[in-house]
Amino acid sequence: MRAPYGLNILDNCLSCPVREEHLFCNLSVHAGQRLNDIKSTAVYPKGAMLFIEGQQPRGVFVLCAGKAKLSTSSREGKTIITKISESGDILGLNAVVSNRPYEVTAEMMEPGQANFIPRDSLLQFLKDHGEVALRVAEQLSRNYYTAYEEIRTLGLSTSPSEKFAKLLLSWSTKTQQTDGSSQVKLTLTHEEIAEIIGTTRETVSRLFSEFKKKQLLQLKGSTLVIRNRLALEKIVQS
Amino acid sequence: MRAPYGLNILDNCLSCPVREEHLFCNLSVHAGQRLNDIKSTAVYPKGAMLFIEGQQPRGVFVLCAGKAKLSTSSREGKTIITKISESGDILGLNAVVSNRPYEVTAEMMEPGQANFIPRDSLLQFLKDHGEVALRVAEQLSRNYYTAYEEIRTLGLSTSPSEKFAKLLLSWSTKTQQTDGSSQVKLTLTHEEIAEIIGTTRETVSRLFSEFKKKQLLQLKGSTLVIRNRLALEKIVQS
DNA sequence: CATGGTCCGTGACGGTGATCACAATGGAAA
DNA sequence: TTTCCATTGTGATCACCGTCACGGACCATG
Repeated sequence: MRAPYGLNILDNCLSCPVREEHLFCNLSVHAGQRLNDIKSTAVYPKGAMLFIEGQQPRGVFVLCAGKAKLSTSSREGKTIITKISESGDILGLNAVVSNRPYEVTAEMMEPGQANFIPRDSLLQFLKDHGEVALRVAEQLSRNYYTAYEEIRTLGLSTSPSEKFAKLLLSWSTKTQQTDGSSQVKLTLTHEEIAEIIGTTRETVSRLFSEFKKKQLLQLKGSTLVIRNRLALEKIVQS
Repeated sequence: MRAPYGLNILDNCLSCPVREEHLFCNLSVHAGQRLNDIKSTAVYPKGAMLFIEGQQPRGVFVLCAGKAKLSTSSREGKTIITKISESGDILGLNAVVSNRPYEVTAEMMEPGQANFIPRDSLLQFLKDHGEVALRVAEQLSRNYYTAYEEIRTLGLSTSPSEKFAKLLLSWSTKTQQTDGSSQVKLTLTHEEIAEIIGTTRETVSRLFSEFKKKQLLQLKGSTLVIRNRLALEKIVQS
């Protein structure tokens, strides 16, 4: 099998390395096999749109490799990024289940691969396998929690520095070392960070300067070092 | 049956006037009967807390009568109201399904009544009635959509006037007359409106003045008259 | 090496809305 | 009625951050 964009293609969900941890894992052999049959897989270049806000839902995408950003925009062009999805995540589930338009746009941030499950097949599958429907409900309520985190950040954290500190902390917890410090590979542009915390590119730039001066963070090339979690938590407070 | 707080108590879901339109409606006779058995009902005064943000979920509440406000707060006391729930709404569903703490506080805004369904009973019920689980998933994804509306309002609409116009429009559509105008009974304080659109009491006050001057709205006692939807939509834009 | 494009740093400026303060209003209860 | 408390109107002030502008850094490509 060819490997465009420098990727190895995974063609069988049953042996996918990420399947253990996520939604469609530990299914009965029968259900797993059926799921494997109704999915199709594809490889995407950087910048590819899996789906666009407002489109009628065609189906869900299971991200196998690569990162994708989920965003929503206003007519005037202002954009907020609501989530950076990683491999194993299911994209478009809400739209498919409720049969409403996709509420976000999903764009690949790097070359990757995703499985596609058409809407009708998925819904039929869920009807036939009731135990999975409850799993889906659980996943949806997890998504809901994430959305509420976002609401709290946007609505309760007033200042950009507070939101920036919050973002740094969320990165930091994912990669925490034994000594409390953490290193993060910085793949986002200032512009993208601004779209996450709801401010402007310039403000993010100034925040980096300010936080560097206050010893809250450190930059080694494109690696971000966070030492002082406590000080960050103090800024966040909420 | 006694009627505290001036309310008539509804003691049977099968004959509840609001059941037709909502989640647990049109169930099979068997399922409906079982649901009626596992629920208990209670009457609440104004200001009663059905549950509080951060508590472990005990169960869901089906609001039968009265309004409730859902809100989330930061430690410093800043509060945002995310939804005004009305009769028929299910409260606490996400927390119960995902077994995470309630993500909001639910407070009665006026005397009312709610049915309570304990967590364990509900989950068992959903397992036994797989067709209802998919319904629940649909409800959850509707909630998710509402949350995303909130995210868009908070993140994309920058100015208070934009958010205020958005709120007025949402009220207006619920009560639209044939001639396009609409009348809304204003039950919220400026403070509460401020907590909905994420600003301060004073700003809301000034917004009312400004919009009155611009002929966008009109106040007759506690009744709000909205005539000029188009002008409001122009302010919203997004 | 030159060129073009994206990304980043930083100064200057101005508008906006939060904050504080206080008066006015209005409704409920004694 | 009088009192009391919650709510509302509005002025003055000012920090903050969005916007504009420009220059420099970095990187790919020809």
